Amino acid sequence: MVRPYLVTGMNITLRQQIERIVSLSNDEFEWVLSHFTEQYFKKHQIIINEGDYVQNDFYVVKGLIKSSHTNPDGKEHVIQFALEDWWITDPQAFHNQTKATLSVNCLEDSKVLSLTLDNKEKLCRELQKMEYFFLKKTTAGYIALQKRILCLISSTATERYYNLLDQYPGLIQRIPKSMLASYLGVSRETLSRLATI
Amino acid sequence: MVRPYLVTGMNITLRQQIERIVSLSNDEFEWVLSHFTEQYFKKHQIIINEGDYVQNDFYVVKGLIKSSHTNPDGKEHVIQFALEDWWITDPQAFHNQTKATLSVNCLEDSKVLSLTLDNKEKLCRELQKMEYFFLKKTTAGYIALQKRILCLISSTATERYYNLLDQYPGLIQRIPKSMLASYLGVSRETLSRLATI
DNA sequence: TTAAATTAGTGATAATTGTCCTTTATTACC
DNA sequence: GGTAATAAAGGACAATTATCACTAATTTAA
Repeated sequence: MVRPYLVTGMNITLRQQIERIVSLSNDEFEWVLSHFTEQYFKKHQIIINEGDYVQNDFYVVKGLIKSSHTNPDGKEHVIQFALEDWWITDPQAFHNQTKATLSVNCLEDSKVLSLTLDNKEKLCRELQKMEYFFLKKTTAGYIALQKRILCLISSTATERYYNLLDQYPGLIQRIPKSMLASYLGVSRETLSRLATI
Repeated sequence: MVRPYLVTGMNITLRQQIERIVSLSNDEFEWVLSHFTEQYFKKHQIIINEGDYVQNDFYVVKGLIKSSHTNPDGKEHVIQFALEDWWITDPQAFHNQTKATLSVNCLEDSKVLSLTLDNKEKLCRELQKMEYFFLKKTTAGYIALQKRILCLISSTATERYYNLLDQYPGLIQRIPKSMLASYLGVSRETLSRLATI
């Protein structure tokens, strides 16, 4: 059964992301897509609370979502921002089916495609190309995190800020500077002073 | 063809690591192992130089290896230490077959099992369990790096140091404190003062 | 075995960053 | 449309960390 409006329509970006790594027939993509659930969230809506069990990994179709950890004295530290075409969840809680240590919430009204762990494993088992795709994506993510670590241990706050602006020029218009500061590991006051240099 | 001395002998840890995730018959493990090359390196030996093409991912059988980046003014920043039963390489250069931006060298005489990218992809293609294994390992690595990032953006130097000692109590006996400092993103003088508290 | 290199600790000082505070501007929402 | 909430900037000061310099102990290697 082919549903061309889906293939050529609104989930084109997910298909493109997958096809940058492996090629899929229309039927294969339809089958892949059938393992996802479409969900809509409002700005400020909390998708995952620290302590929750985590049912899904989220592919962002539209909107902006962040993951963060809040320490005992109430300070929030941003782990990740996810714009369109990114994935986000609490990966530890999701993959090990344990309680979340991160919270995930929306900075804008968002549309996502949700994938349960069971469905992810089913995709991998039954279509090896999908396992290859996830391996490549996860490896790319690992490399990106190593770069962020190098930046954190080797660069000044100013360098880290301009590095972020370079990498994601669109981000600064959509995210409050206090959250960029949190992502960079500096106080919002310090970032405010850096940004005026 | 079964070679029991290998199965029960010196590469037992690699088999155990794989079998924590998927189970293998003796023949399967022999076949997997045949894709690796045994190599020996001396202390201070450079395995990968920045600028090199990277042929291998290295599984450490014995010894201690580090990866690091040296910035233009000559300061070295440690990305990773790899003890026995860990993997190490420049992952970006290895997976994309581009020039290394990290250098990899030995802190102790080391024995490794080297895996080329072609052989890794062959393992994944021909024995899906191995692709599942690499996906699980890479996912676990991703989660570990997210934790290190959270530590870097949310903890003081003192907290990061004691956190490292907690996680890897054996490390401090084998690694100069100047390198632990580099890994933690503080100067060796600062670490020296923290450690005496 | 001895000289050279590496490692570690510490003082003095400068630079960076955090914290607390107030003010102003902007945005969200009844 | 008006009030509340959020966001941003910056002053004043404290805390943290880096840098440079020097010494001592330990390890390495010819």
